[in-house]
Amino acid sequence: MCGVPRVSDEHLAARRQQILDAAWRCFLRNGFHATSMQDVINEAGLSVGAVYRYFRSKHELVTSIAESVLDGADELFGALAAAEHPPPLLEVADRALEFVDSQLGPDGAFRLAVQVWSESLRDPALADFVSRMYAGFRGHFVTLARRAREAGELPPDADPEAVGAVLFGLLPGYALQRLLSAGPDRQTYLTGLRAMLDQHVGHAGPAR
Amino acid sequence: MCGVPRVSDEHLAARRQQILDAAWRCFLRNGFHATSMQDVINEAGLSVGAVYRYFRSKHELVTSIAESVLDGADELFGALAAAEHPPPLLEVADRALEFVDSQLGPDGAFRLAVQVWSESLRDPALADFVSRMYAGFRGHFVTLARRAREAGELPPDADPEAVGAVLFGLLPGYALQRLLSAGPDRQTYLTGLRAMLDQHVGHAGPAR
DNA sequence: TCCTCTAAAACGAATACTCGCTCTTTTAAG
DNA sequence: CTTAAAAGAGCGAGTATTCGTTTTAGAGGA
Repeated sequence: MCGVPRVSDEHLAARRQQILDAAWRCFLRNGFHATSMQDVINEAGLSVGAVYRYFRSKHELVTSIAESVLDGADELFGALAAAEHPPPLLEVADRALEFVDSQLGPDGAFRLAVQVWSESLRDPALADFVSRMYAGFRGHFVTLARRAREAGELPPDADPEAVGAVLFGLLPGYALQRLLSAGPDRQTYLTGLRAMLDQHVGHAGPAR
Repeated sequence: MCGVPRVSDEHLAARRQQILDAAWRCFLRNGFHATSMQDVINEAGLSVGAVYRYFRSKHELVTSIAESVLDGADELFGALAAAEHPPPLLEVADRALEFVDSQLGPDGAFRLAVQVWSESLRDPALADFVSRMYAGFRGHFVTLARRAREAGELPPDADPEAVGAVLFGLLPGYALQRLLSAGPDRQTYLTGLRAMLDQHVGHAGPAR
């Protein structure tokens, strides 16, 4: 009946993060399925028991990584939509594509996102989470579309839901082309988008 | 040194297809990794030895399925681009999205495509194949963009490579929203696209 | 008489996870 | 400050299972 001889909470959180970081690197390197728990354990420099103290199963580890991947994207898209003076649509697209670019590298999160899509096709709980997050992503772009319409960038009868979905939909297409094939760079992609928008942008678009 | 008492080539091809069909269903149901060879063997109603006579390994089975998935898309996109009188861009988008829709169901190929993306991140040979196929997809849409420019649908200085990449890029974004989240339907998506294009489309666009 | 296919067993390698142990940290008493 | 005990933190050999693949021997058809 004495005090609580536990280790500090910061230590626990740090250990947990240490394992998550190791798992991130392993999953990035070999994918969810081809990565064994032993791989993560070695990468973290810990023991089997230690890892299983913080994560009850490999599935829980995969889920945690998936959540942090999607959370990262939600933060950025949310910040874009929450800006006091939302930039014109082409600049929104530029910023969003710039973020995508930053996640396309060998240690970027997008490679993990592709695996999350794949995994969510077989894991209903993960599918539910992904569904809610992507609805949120789309919601951010719908907000931006609505503001763009109010700013006169879009016809008054334009449907923000539809335009937002298209705007958001541009991103995976760009990312996949860059990741899987030798897709055009961001500038070229924006050029293509501008060619499709130019008359509207002519009197309300961004400088570049 | 007698005649060749082999079974007919049609029989061999049919058996091979029988195995591929079984693998298709299994991979669609459980994904590449969660599907065991025994699953495919049972689904095909054959024996271990029979399957291993037609496919040397599980990897070869996965590769064959991946090829047939991408070949299906290439056929349709190629047919779109090869039409004598290519339809206006919005109708092209409509046709392409209609194809995507048809592949979005529980037994559609798109769920397999997502897994191919995921798998190609770890399999260089598959990545190479996917890269070439996606470059071809984009090429078809570049062709369509070039023709649209010639038809006056796009500004004379528009870059077909860029516009084609954006057009093609719209598809995965739409498909993923439909597959993973409760994304808007095709009509709504097209509405959003039209809102972004309308002034150009006003004098050259499709009826609907 | 080949060839195809079956059925079954066996293979080694790899898997996720358990469990009893040791070590370290923390608190409380002397 | 020293000391001791309690409990959580960490360890790693071990378990049971599953995997892809090979090998066997034989049945049936062209």
